[in-house]
Amino acid sequence: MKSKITLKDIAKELDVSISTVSKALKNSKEISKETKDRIKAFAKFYNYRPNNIALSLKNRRTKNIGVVIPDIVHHFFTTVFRGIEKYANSMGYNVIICISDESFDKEVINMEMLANGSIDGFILSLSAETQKKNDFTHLKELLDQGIPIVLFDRITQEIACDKVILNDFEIASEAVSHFVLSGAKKIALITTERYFNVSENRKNGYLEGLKLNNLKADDNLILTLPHNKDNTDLITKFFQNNEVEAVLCVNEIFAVQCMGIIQHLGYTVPDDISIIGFTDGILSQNSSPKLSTVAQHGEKMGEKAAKLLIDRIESAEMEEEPFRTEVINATLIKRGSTIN
Amino acid sequence: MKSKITLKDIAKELDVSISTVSKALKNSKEISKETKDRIKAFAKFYNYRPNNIALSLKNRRTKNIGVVIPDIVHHFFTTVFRGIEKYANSMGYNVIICISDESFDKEVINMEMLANGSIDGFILSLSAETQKKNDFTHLKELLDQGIPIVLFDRITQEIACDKVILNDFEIASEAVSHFVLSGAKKIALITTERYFNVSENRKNGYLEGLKLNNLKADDNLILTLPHNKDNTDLITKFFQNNEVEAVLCVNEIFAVQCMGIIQHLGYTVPDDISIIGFTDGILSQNSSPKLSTVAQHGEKMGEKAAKLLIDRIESAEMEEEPFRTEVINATLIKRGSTIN
DNA sequence: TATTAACACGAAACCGTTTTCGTAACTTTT
DNA sequence: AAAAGTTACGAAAACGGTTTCGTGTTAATA
Repeated sequence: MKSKITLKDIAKELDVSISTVSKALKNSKEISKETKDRIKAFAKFYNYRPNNIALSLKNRRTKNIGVVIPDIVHHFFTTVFRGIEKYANSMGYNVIICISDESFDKEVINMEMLANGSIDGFILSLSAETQKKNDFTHLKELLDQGIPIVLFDRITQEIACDKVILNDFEIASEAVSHFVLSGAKKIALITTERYFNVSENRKNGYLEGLKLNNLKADDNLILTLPHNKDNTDLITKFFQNNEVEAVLCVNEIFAVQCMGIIQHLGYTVPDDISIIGFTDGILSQNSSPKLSTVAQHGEKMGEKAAKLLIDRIESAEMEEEPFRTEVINATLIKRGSTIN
Repeated sequence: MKSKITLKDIAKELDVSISTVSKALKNSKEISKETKDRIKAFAKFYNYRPNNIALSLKNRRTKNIGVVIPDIVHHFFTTVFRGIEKYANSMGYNVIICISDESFDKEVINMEMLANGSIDGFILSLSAETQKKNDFTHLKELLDQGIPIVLFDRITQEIACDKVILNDFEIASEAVSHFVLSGAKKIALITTERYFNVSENRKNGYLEGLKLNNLKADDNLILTLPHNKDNTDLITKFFQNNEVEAVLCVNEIFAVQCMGIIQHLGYTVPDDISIIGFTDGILSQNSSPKLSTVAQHGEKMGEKAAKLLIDRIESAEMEEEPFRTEVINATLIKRGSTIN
């Protein structure tokens, strides 16, 4: 077991000073060619690599970014994460990930743990609890300390920082119009409780879509489901009690559950009822018929978020750039669960 | 913007030495009560937190672990990761994640990047390419440098380290027996190319299951599908050309694709054909009928892997413990795609 | 009263780098 | 031959902590 070699080791072995070794390896012209060659050869032979931690301490830059997401077993977040990792890596950054598990406390604790030097900035999607509490002091404190933050998807207007969001409103409206074009008039929405701002946006987009098409909104056609429960009964009753021609679901689980129940009730998709979901995930791609859905382009979102953050990190000390909000354009993927 | 406060700042402000501050905050009894109180109050007021990087440099311990997985948009890996994160976090460790993207080079580069001080150990599942190449020199070198590694799921016998695996062989055999109990004799296997050792183990377990039940293996009933392709035609032909009563699939995507195709061909699941998949993921839970499947208990696997690694890290310097291989027992979840 | 012990603190080394500055030994210029 | 400029390197500070050891001041003991 040969432990990692340091500058000091090289210096001692070659009988020069540490500074000389450092300079030689950085190809400084302060050092003579012969000495440089000797040192480089030796370093190469022993596979010298500078210690990241020492560099971080010296440079006050870790080249690490912290990512805090509510859940990892979730298609959308993993695609975003993939985008983050991809871009970050290409820029020489590593990614430290923390899962808030939808908990405010875990979000706070994790971020504080990382904030003491471990990372240069955060990319964050708010936990459900944080959104419910509407308490963002932890974020404000970090920003105060000069640690840049980029929010994505589950954001808040309460804090000033870079953000990346989806055009939820517009795409929901577009989905409704798509239903209308195929002849539907009784268009339902299945959504989650409203402290998720994305759900709220989608709902408003849905309402706007109805308005644009001169349809009247009907509260009975909006089903709000609780989080993390078995919703089979609620959905079944919903379709038994209401005449529905099309349904927009704010996520793909709802969509695929709906489809199962609708089929079970004896209707056919899309002939009797059309369905559009959100998230072009594994479920949408493998159901039968395949689900028409809103592709959120998570990977692109992640790349954008990472770019915003790294730009901000690397331009620090510069004059403060104004904060930006990037909008990712969702696209409607038309598959078997709608009439095209 | 108030930048982070350091020991030096406190020392200067309170007109004591840095050592005194450090000791006071660690409640050393070398320091008088009054001085300690003064310093603690000051530190608390300014929300002093020691700099992680400085601590890492001093202690030569980062309290970070590196996780390298082939893919993040993948239910099994995310559950394992969740287990890792959970345990690691509870022990005060952070998790740096790298995605190898099934590429040998990315695996090597990422690990080397982290190995220069950024982490105290690795948890790794081999990339497809690495398994194909059968080249593990990068792992050997890291082990040589004294960096502990824990392999999970996609492992290799070529290197000596702690490992966590699933009892793929036994559970596949058990699945076959379950089919037999419900009356099936013509039992098929749908698998991936064999350089995935888990697939190989599952296949061997399948064969063993047949043998145990006095059934003859039939090569025609084994369908090997290429990676990342649209396999619809291959699967369709397979079921058109072969009489099959039950099928074991090595992952849930194959299983749900199978089910769709089987139903499309006019058979019913499970009456005509039973299906068991691997991975109790979102697909299995939301298909209709719901898929009977092998639960891999990824979270448990992740926790075990993290525990093995952290134990190893924290017992370093101690006499070398022998390497361990933990086996996670998969369980068969019987749902609608089999006759129970 | 002289010696020893306890107390409370500071100086300095160390972790592994980078970088500024100083300087001895040549070389070139006048 | 003296002054100035190069060359090639080393010493030391800095990043932010921890920890060992030394020491001056008191208090306890002989």
